[in-house]
Amino acid sequence: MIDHQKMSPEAIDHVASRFKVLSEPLRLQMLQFLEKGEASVTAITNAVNTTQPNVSKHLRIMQDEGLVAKRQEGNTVYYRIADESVFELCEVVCGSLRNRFEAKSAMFG
Amino acid sequence: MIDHQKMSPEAIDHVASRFKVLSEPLRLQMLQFLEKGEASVTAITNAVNTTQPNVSKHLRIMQDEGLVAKRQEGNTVYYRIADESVFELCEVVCGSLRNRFEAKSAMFG
DNA sequence: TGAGCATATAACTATGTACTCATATTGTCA
DNA sequence: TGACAATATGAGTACATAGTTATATGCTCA
Repeated sequence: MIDHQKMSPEAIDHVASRFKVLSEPLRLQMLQFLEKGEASVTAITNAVNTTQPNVSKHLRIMQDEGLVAKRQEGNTVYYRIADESVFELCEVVCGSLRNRFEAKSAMFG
Repeated sequence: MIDHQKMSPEAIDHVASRFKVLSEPLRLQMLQFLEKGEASVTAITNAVNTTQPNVSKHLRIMQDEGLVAKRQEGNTVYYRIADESVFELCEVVCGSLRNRFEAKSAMFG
């Protein structure tokens, strides 16, 4: 049962923040890569074509939001998905975009 | 059946754009207000505490993304939700945030 | 046609943030 | 301990965008 009362401005801010973290293509790429399993910072860096400091920063942002978590082993830090709902979100968006583009392409027969 | 192959960078950009449009608290407020039914720009402006030009701009952004649609009657323009998936997205996020904060509060007994 | 209302747009400012480069930190191993 | 490897942080730049004010556009009605 979901209640549809008005959300407080504060709650809305939290929701908006979650969306903001997901609004960066590089972060989505990283999440998609991590979907296959945990990975070190270097592995992620090699997967997503940017610099290591940049990857570290994005990881921090996602960790602060609770989307990923880390585990240290010796010198290397392994990150993993901490909130599977991100994939559900992506799928809902993908479905919506499919509908949208199908509708658009249908306009041209 | 959902296939879990790697998304193209282009597809990822589209998904990120959708999340970006949803990452603004004011836009979420507007969507929540429109959930109750279509409304004129003035009505929306009165509902969300900002200026009319700002509301118009946000409406344009959401329309470009296919989230809302408009209908003109005389000199007033009525906007309505054009993509119900936004509410599904918000609910998934809310669920995730509830889990997160419950877990946090549980840390303190 | 002219006044007045509803909405959209333009110019501008301010702020946030992604990115890069340089460097600090922490751990391993010889 | 000293050199090296993996990750994190800081300073600085460039760019995108939310917001405001002023104004343009378009409709209605007297």
